[in-house]
Amino acid sequence: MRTVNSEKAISDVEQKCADRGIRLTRRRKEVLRTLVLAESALSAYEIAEQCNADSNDPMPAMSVYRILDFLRNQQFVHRLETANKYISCSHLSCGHDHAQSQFLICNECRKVEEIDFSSEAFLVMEKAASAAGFSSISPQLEVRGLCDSCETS
Amino acid sequence: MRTVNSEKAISDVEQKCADRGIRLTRRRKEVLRTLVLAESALSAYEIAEQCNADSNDPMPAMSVYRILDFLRNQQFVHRLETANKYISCSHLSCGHDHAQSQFLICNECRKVEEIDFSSEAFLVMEKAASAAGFSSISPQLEVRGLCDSCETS
DNA sequence: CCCATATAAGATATAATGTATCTTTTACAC
DNA sequence: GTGTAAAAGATACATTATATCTTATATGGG
Repeated sequence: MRTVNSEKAISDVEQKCADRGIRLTRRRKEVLRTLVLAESALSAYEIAEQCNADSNDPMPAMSVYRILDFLRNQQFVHRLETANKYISCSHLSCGHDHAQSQFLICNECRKVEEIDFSSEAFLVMEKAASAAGFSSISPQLEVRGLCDSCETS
Repeated sequence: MRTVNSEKAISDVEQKCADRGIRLTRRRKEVLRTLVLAESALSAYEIAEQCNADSNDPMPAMSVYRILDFLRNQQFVHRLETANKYISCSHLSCGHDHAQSQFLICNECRKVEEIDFSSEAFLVMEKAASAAGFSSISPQLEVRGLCDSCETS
């Protein structure tokens, strides 16, 4: 579903890290792979659990947090603030500049879609914010709702 | 700032509860008043702490959670999902039907404004959601940003 | 008024999420 | 190889939240 080609995504990230002069260590790759393969967003502790299921080299939750900090700084992973969960970026393999990230989160099945709002939508929101005394707004937006399949079932 | 007339807000809520055949108990009123008087959104534990500063009848955090459930069901209080905090509704004294609630949250000073997005803005968002396979979206939206005074300073 | 019932509140334990800090290990340059 | 910096390991603890069981209070019907 989410992962058309997970190993390609990983190696593309590896390349980006090389370009940026930073290291995608074994541990960081483990966390990233877990998120890329995940069907849905995972909590830090779920990531640790999954890593521990996949290998016999124990992954402490604290390491997961540190690694998530790293991956988030590089925009390889996003934190869903409304869910306290983490998800891999949809643009690991493309040159997408990633100025913005908007998420649709299904309240029923927890499916997450990373989408691009039209700049029109963003302008409308910025205008409303400005009228309320806010001069700038964050490009990350999380919208909860129901996906089509959960709505109909 | 937030509270033009806090005691009026409380008594208006009291009236609404009477109309709805539910009870605004002393404890519930205590929590509500704390939030109405608060300068910013508070965590459940901060609410308990404030109640305990205001009176010598200890307010356990567990009670705060239960009371928040009640107040949120009645739409007297909202939960800010991106902040894990709670805030009193801006419409305690008016007949506002409260189908929607949008919040602007300053990342610097934590100020929160409850605003009404234009229906235009909402339509634009619904359209984007629909294109991504989401048939309905939640009316609560939280947008983080910087308020004018934090932006300039 | 008194009791029965339902709702609210109290109390305790524990889960889930996240931060701080200090030590040890590893990678890399010289 | 050795020194240095980055990464990982380990431990403690802080914060936010839920579960569950017990006790108290309010309200309506006799």
